[in-house]
Amino acid sequence: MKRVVVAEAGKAAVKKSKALLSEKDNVGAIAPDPDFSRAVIAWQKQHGRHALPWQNTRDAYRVWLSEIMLQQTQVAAVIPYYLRFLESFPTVADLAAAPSEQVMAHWSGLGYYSRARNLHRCAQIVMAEHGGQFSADPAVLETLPGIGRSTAAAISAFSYGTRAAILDGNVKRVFARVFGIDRFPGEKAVENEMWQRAVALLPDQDVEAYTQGLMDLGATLCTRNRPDCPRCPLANRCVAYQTGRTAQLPVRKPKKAVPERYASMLVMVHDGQILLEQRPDQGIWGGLLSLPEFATTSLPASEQTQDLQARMTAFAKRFGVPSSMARLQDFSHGFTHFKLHVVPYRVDLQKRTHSVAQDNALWYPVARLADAPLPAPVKKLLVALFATSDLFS
DNA sequence: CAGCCGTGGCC
DNA sequence: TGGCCAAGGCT
Repeated sequence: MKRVVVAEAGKAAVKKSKALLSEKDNVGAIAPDPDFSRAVIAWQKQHGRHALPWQNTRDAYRVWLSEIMLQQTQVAAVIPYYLRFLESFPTVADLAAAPSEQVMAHWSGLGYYSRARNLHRCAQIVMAEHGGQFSADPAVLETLPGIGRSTAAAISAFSYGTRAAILDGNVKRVFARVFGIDRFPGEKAVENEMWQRAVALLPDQDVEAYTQGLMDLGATLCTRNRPDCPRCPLANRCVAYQTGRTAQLPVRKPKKAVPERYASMLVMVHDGQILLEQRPDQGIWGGLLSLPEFATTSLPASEQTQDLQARMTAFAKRFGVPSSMARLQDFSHGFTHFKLHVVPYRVDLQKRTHSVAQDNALWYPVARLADAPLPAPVKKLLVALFATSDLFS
């Protein structure tokens, strides 16, 4: 059995006091059940996934990179990003040494951009303070930015075989069904109980296959809708299956109305370049480039354009002499907690009065937009707008 | 601790 | 088409 002794925890600066086997997990409250892990492990070895790009390696850098990218993100979306990332940054040293803009550009389109900033910071900390090595101890990993309890456990299990429990969306769904947990898993008490189960059910060996098996079960059989229960190795003990409640479990998140926000964006064009602004690290699309943007208070369709056009013209005049302004096709973009409606305007400049960066703004070549660190909807708008011939208007 | 933080696929 | 959700972590 490979079990890494938790000994170097005290060495790391304590990010938070959470421990991998915190006492409040109260493992004794839930009885161990070797049959559970045996079934998962046997199923994983025969029917699980074995050829994902980040599998069949013990390179903790690659495992870490994949685990960060996979946070709240599906496998199919991650794969092309992962391969491109690895090609440009083959080692943690390469990543740590790379300029921030290059890292953000590689992440552009994958979402949750704080992950990319934390990833970069983490690489630099690993180089500067951990000798370029990822620890096998999840308690140490958890002190690093972007790595929480579940991700730390996954990294250490896959890289070193450390016996540590994960609890991600897949595991929560499997647990909710197998054990018939009919309360919302987002509730703290419910999540604590699930952590207890996750720890209690850990096998003494084959932790990698077990951990991967839980994820594979949730991703391929125990899916959100239309789970394939007849093929499931836990079907004979699954409360939801046995009682016909797979469609009701896990309990849905109680929904709230999401607020609507409105904005106009400015596409300023001159000499084959457009003006982009660096967004602050905090807030939506943090750390990315984007179009200059103006919050408005009403529906785009009924927006009284006079005041808005005056604001945009004033903005444009700081950078040059406008020759024309045209309203473009509006679009909407949904976030977790609000919905954004955008009306873009194109302003062509006949003359540019500032050729260098100012106010966190820069002129960006239209021809390079496809590789720019832009939010997905903005990149989509710009690529479509300049896909035709007028690259140099 | 509850709010915040993206995007693409699915039905 | 639009609402829902996915390999969470941070503040």
